Amino acid sequence: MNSKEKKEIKVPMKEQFGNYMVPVRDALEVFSGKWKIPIITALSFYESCGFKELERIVEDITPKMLSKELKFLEDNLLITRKVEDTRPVTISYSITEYGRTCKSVMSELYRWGVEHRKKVFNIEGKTWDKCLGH
Amino acid sequence: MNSKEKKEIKVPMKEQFGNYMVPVRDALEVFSGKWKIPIITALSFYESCGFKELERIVEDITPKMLSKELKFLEDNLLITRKVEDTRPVTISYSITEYGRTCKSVMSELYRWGVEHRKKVFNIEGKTWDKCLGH
DNA sequence: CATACTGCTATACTTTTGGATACCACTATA
DNA sequence: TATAGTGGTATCCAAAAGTATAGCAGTATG
Repeated sequence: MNSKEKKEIKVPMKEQFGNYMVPVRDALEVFSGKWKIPIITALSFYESCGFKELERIVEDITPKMLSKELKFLEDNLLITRKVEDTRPVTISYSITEYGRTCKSVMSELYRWGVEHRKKVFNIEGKTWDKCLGH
Repeated sequence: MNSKEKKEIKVPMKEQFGNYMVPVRDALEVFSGKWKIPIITALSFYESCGFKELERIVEDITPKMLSKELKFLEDNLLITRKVEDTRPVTISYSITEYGRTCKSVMSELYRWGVEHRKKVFNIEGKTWDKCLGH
């Protein structure tokens, strides 16, 4: 129990790093999950999409998840929802300028992920094809 | 239904981007969740730790989660588990050289997360303190 | 007036994630 | 020989995340 007996005293993370995990968790909330990155990517590419359009672009997503994630992304100022004055009324979802800052994070995840596949599964080019659809 | 009628034809993500989500998901598997980043960070800082030591450093983690995540990180070549020839037997968990490549991803998540807090919660320095501890 | 398109919501699940608690074998120390 | 430290496992449970399926109001279009 005496500190003399311990060769090295290792303090808890918070003492060492403060609350560095708080912003990391904020970021993870935006980028983790099955659908947020695909939606952000779709809107980064297409500028503006309707709800049903997104349902088709982001394959296999259910309307419930799409609706939920769009609200989340809007709350986080990454996209906008605009009601267009057309008949019938259409909605256009677009990425914001701020939303485009996600690209650097997504690129880093992609880059690391590619290296990770090489390292862990020893996949370079050939076997890689297996992962494309099938 | 005719393509003439559509002003713009938006193709599904896979057609546009192939399987770019595969490595992104691989990366997210490593960096998402409540405990992986804290564990990686702890081992990046302390070089080598025992199980009970990690239980104290990574605050509030249960042995079940710690055990599970350590196995996962080992399977992903990010850490090593070495049985030391001591009495009693001790185990030393260490980060691998490869494991250190996680740093660039975690830094990017941190950097973006800090900006995101500023943007969304309008938090700069003062209110920030609220997030430290309690 | 039936059909189909838009932009969703509602309900009932299943799966995944993580937490709580107890406990185990082994070894050292007082 | 009781106590405490090491490195975990086992069991049960709650909450979160995601899926499946149905439906609805409004507006066209044939």
